[in-house]
Amino acid sequence: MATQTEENYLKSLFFLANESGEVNVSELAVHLQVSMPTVNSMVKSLHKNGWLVYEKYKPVILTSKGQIEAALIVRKHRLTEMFLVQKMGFGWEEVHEIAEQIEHIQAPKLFERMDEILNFPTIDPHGSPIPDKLGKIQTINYQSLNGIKPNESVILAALTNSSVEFLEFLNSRRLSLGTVLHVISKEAYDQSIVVSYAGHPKETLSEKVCEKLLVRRVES
Amino acid sequence: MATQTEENYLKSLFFLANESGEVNVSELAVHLQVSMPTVNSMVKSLHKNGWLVYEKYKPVILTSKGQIEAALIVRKHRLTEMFLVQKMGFGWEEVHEIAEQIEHIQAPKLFERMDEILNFPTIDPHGSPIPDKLGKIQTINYQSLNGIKPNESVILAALTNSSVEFLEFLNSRRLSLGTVLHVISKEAYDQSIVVSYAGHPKETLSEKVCEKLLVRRVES
DNA sequence: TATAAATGTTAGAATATTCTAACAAAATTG
DNA sequence: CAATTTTGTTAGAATATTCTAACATTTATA
Repeated sequence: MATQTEENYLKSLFFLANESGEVNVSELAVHLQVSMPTVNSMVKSLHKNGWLVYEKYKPVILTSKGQIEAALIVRKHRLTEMFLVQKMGFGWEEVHEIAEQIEHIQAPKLFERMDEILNFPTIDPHGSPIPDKLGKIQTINYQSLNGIKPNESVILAALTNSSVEFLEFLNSRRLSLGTVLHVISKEAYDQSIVVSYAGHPKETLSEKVCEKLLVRRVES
Repeated sequence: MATQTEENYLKSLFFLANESGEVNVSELAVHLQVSMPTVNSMVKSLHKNGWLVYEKYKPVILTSKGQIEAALIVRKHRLTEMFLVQKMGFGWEEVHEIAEQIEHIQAPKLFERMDEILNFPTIDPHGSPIPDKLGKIQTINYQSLNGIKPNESVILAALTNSSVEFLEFLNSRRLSLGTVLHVISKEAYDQSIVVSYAGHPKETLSEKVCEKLLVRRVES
C-alpha cells in the first residue's frame, strides 16, 4: 500500500511519462513542487518498493505494478470528479481540488458505489477517460479544434487542459462538453477560429484556446 | 490548521473528556492505540499550538479553540455518514470507517453541499447530533430502553454504541431508528426486556442491548 | 504511612518526508 | 573537444510521528 505522498509521486510519474514511459527527476521535482534531492530520495525508496525502475543518472520508469497503482488512483480521482459534478451539483471548475484529496481515500466500496450511481461512466467531467478497475485506460483519438476546417461541424468532447482559469473562460462562453460547434472561418494570420453554436452565432476562439479543445466529428 | 494526526488527537480528547473536560494521558493512549510516550510528546506539541491545556502529571483539557476544532471534525464525520446512508445507499454499519477518512478532507464546500443536499440534518444515521457550523452541539436527553417500564411505548432514537457488531445485531432484528417499541415485560432476574414492534410481536432484548438503545416517548 | 501499583515523563532512536549546500555527471555549445 | 550549462547525487539536517527502556510521580492499599 502506497502512502499518500507515494501515491502523488506515482500519479505524477504516470502523467509525465513520455512514449517510452520515462520521466526525468527534474520534471518530477517541478511537477510535485519539491526539490530535486527530495525526489532523488523518494525515487530510491519507490524503487526499493518495486514501483519504478531507477538507475543513477537515468530517467525513471514506472513498473507495471506502479502503472496500475497510478491508474487506479486516477480512476478514483475521475470517478470522484464525475460524482461531484453529476450528483452534487459542482461546476467542472470546482472539482479537481476536492478529488485531489478524495482520491487517497482507502474505501473500495465508496468508489464502487459512485461508479454504480453514475452508471459506470467512461469519461470524467473534462472528457478524460476513467481507467477501468484493472487500471486499463481506453485511448480515444480526438482531434484538436485547431485542425478543423471551415464549414465543418464537430462536438466538443474533451479538454487537454483543465485549469480553473481555462474552465472559467469556457463557462463565460457557455461552452461545455457536447456542444456542437460549426466552424465558420479561420484567420490565417493568428490561427484563430470563428465558430457558431447554440445561442452563439459568432464567437472567435484564439489558437491558444482551440488547441485545448478536443472534438469529434458530428455523427450522421 | 491541524494535521490529520492532530485532528485525531483532538477528536479523541473531545470524546473522552469527563464532566470537567479532563482526559488522562493513559486513556488517550488506549483510545488512539499508541504508546504513552507518544501521547506525551503529541500533547506537548498540541499544547504549544494552543489546542489544549497541559501541565506535568495532570490530565489534559481542550482549550475552547481545541473544542471547536474537534466539534467541526465531528460535524464533517457525521454529515458524511448521513450522506453515505441517505444518498449513496450504504448501511449504517458501513459508514463509520469511510467517514473516519473523509472527515479529514479540507473542502468546506463539499460539506456544505452535503448539508444542503441532506436538508440540514441534525442527527447522523446512529442518532448522534451533528454539531452546527460553529461547533455547537445540541444535547438531547434520551432515555435508555433499560429504564422503560412494561406497557410503555417508545421510539428508538439513538445508540450509545455504534460498533459494526452491534449494528449488525440490530439489522438482524430489523431494528432501526424510528422503530416504535412497545415494552411487554421485563425479566427481574437479568433485566432483559420483551418488546414488540412492526412485524415482531415478541422479541427479547438483553440488558446489554437495552442499555445501548436510546429512546424517547411516543408523541401523542 | 510505607510500599506497591498505576500513571506519567525523559532519553534516545527509527521512519517518512522535506530542505540547503556542495559536489558529480551528462548534455550542449562555441 | 573543452568549457559551460543542465541535470542528478550526496551529505547533513529539520520536522512529524512513532517506538522501547528506564526513570519519576501519584495514587491506592496493606
